[in-house]
Amino acid sequence: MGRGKIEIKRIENPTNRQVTYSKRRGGIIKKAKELTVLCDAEVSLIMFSSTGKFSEYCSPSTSTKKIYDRYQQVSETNLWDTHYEKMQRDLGNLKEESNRLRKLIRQKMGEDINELKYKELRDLEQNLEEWVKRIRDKKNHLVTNQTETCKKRTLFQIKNLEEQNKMMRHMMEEDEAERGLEDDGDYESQLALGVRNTHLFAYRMRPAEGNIHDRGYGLNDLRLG
Amino acid sequence: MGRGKIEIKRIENPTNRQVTYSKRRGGIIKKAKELTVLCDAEVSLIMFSSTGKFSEYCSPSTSTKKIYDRYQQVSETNLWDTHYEKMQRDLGNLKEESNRLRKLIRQKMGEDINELKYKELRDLEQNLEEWVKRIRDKKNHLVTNQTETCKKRTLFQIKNLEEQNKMMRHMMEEDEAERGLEDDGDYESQLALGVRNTHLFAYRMRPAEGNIHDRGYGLNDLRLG
DNA sequence: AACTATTTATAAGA
DNA sequence: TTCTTATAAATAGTT
Repeated sequence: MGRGKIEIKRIENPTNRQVTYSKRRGGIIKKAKELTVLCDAEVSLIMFSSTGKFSEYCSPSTSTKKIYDRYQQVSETNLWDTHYEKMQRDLGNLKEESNRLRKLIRQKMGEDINELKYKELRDLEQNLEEWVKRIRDKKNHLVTNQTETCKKRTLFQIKNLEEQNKMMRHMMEEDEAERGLEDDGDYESQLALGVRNTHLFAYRMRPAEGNIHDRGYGLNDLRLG
Repeated sequence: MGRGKIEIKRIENPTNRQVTYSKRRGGIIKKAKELTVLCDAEVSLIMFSSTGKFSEYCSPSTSTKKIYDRYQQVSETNLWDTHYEKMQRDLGNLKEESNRLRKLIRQKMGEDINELKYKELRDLEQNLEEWVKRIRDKKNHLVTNQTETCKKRTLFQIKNLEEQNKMMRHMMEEDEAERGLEDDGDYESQLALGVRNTHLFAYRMRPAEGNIHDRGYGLNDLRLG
C-alpha cells in the first residue's frame, strides 16, 4: 500500500526500517483497537523494534498480565489435550491391530488348531501386559514432564524475583550513598552557609564560598517568622 | 475498507461479529508478520474473541513467553523510572523553592537583621532534615512496594502450579481408575477368552461371553509363532 | 511531519 | 466458511 509495491523482506536501510516501523506500528495498534471494539475481543500486542524500542497495546477492560495468564492456561490445555489425544489415538490404533490379530488367530485356529500352543498364548498375554504398561508409563512421563515444566517456571520466577530485588537494593544503596554525599556536602554546606550568613549580619561578615543558588533543597511549608 | 464505511463500535449481530473477527484476525496477523519481517521486530499478538476463541501470533526467532518476560522487565523498568523521575522532579521543585526562600531570607536580613533569630535557623534546618527524610521514606516505600508486587506474583505462580498439579493428578487418577476397570473387565476377559478359546480347541470348549471384537488392545510386534 | 499515488484490507453480498 | 468486488484504509516514496 503505497507509491510502490514492496517485497516483504527485511528493510536494510536502518532509517527506512525505523520509519516503516513507526508507521506500521501505528497501523497495527489501530487495527488491534478496532478489533477490540468491533468484535468485543481481548487483544494483547507487544512489539520490540530492531533497536529494542518497546510498544504495546492491550484492550481496555483487561491487562497484558491477565491476557498472558489466560494464554498460558489455554496453551497448556492445548498442549495437554494434544498429548492426551495422541495417546488416545495410539490406543485406538492398538485396538484395531488387536482386532485384526484376533481375527487372524481365529482363522488360524480354524485352519490348524495345533499351531496355537499354550505357550504362544502366554506370550500374547505378556505382550498385552507390556503394552498396557507402556501406555501407563507414557502417561506418567507426560504428567511428570508437565509438573517439571511448571516447577521450572516457578523456580525461574523466584530466581527472577531475587535478581530484581538485588538490583533494586543495589539501586537504592547506590542512591542512598549518593544522597548521603549530598547531605554531607551540598545540603550541610547550605545550612552552614545560612548560619554563616546570619553571622554575617548579626555579628561579623565572613566570605561565602561558591555559588549556592542553584543547589538548594526547596521547602513548601517553611515558616519564616 | 469495504463496500461501505463502518463505524468503529461493537457489532451487535453475533454472526457478523464473528465473521468480522475472523477476517480482521487474519488481517492483523498478516500485519504482525509483515512488521516482523520488514522491520526485524519482535511481536507477540494474543487474541480472544468474544466467544473465547483464542489465537496468537509470535515472531519466529522468539516465543510468547520470552516476549512477555522482556515486556515485564521493560514495563517494570518504566514503572520504576516513572516513579524515580517523579521523585527527581519533586526534589527539583524543592530546590527551586529553597532558592526563592533563601533569596527572601537574604532580603529580609538586609532589611531587618533582627527578624532572623538563631531559633528560626534551627527550624529551617529541621525542616530541611524532614524533607530529606520524606524523600527517603518515599523511595523506601517504592522499593518495598515493588518487592511486594514481585513476591505476590511469585506466590500466585506457586499457587497456580499447585492447582495445576492437583488437576493433573486428578485427571491421571480418574483415567487410571477407568483404565483399571478396563483391565479387570475387558482386557482380562479378552485374555481369558483367548485362553478359553485355546481350551476350546485343545481341551474342551467353554462359552464365550459378550462381544470382544471392538474393544481389544492392538499389538504391533506380536509374534504369532 | 505532510502529502498522495498506489497497494492492501475488508464490508457486503453471493 | 470461502469467494468476489467495490470501496475504505494503510502506507511507500516523496517533499
